[in-house]
Amino acid sequence: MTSHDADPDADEPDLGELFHAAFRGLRRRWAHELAPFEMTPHQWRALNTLARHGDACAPAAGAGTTAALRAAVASPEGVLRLKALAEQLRIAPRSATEVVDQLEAKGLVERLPDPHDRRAVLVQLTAAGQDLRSDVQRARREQANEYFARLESGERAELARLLGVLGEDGSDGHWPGPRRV
Amino acid sequence: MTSHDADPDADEPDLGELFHAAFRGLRRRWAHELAPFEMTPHQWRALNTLARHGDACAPAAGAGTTAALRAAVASPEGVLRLKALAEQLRIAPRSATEVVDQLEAKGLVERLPDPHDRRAVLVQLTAAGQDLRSDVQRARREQANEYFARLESGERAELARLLGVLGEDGSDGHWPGPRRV
DNA sequence: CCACATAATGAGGTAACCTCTGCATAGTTG
DNA sequence: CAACTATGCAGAGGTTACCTCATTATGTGG
Repeated sequence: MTSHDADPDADEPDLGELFHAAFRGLRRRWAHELAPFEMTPHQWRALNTLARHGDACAPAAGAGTTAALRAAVASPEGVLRLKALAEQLRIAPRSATEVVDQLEAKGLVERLPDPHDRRAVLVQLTAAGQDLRSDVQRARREQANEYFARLESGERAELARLLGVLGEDGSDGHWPGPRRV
Repeated sequence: MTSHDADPDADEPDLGELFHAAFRGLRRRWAHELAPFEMTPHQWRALNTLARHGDACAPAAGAGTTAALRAAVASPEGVLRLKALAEQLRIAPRSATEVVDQLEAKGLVERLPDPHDRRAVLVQLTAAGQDLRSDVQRARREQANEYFARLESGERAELARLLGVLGEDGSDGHWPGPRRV
């Protein structure tokens, strides 16, 4: 910001920076809120996604072959394949294995064999997992410091819209996958 | 937000999730763009901050005691103390040391003793550092895929505002510091 | 001059990712 | 149905970006 507008970044003063700062704040707050429950944000995200998408029975497929489609869609209820979870969380399948390991070690989820495909593993919340999720949600709501509470409802909606635009893959419709640096 | 709806998350369907997705996308894209320059996003952020705040000579102080103020403000030009850099980047001082180490190893910055305080280290961009920064900026602009380009100018401004609100510390004016888990 | 705060850093740790590889199983086709 | 190829998961091991705690050198106020 040398002066008026000669500087080329005058247009985008610091969006990236702001994004970073805000995100870090979010992470930190999450970590703080989740600490009493001995969960990391990562784990919470997985637990939540599991709870949500297990129920919703989202397609999440689109890989290509007819067979793949048929198999992938077959998510009964309250259950997700490891790979599907990875897709939801936007992480590599291997990384999903890790989170599930952690959650399973705590007894929050369990692995079940997929009756339709014996290669696959279905992940399901246990009763303990569901309870914990409720507890965490309640605690957060009571604290009412939802981090996003600083924004008005309308602002939150707008933010969600903008983030949605940014977050969707710019690629060929599927997900480009993790970094290939 | 506990207003009237039955489903508690109906109100905030997934703001955190959206945030996460968008941020990951940003990170990935940055990493991709910076890879040819052999820089990580982290390093780029530091380099940029250094370039920006070195010039602007931002106060960044406010610690409290007169002495601390006097010392902290004394940033001549194009230079930042390690601690000040850490504050700008919102990371722990120790982490700033790390980034500076990396940048120094590449000859992009150099450490100078602070003439006013022999404990302190001033970090300054080298000519190479400034050149690289220009190069990167130019490359990004040419690619014009600034990630945020998906948004209209007005939307970017709004996003910046919202992120600004979220990003500012909710604490006592200073920075609450890294996580104390 | 002494007690105490502060600046940077050495040492060492963790979370959240990743890739590469191996293995069991599934669908496909002659 | 044998052979081949694709897929789903996990083992091994690496990286990045953070962190805390302890240490050392230095400033500051009584």
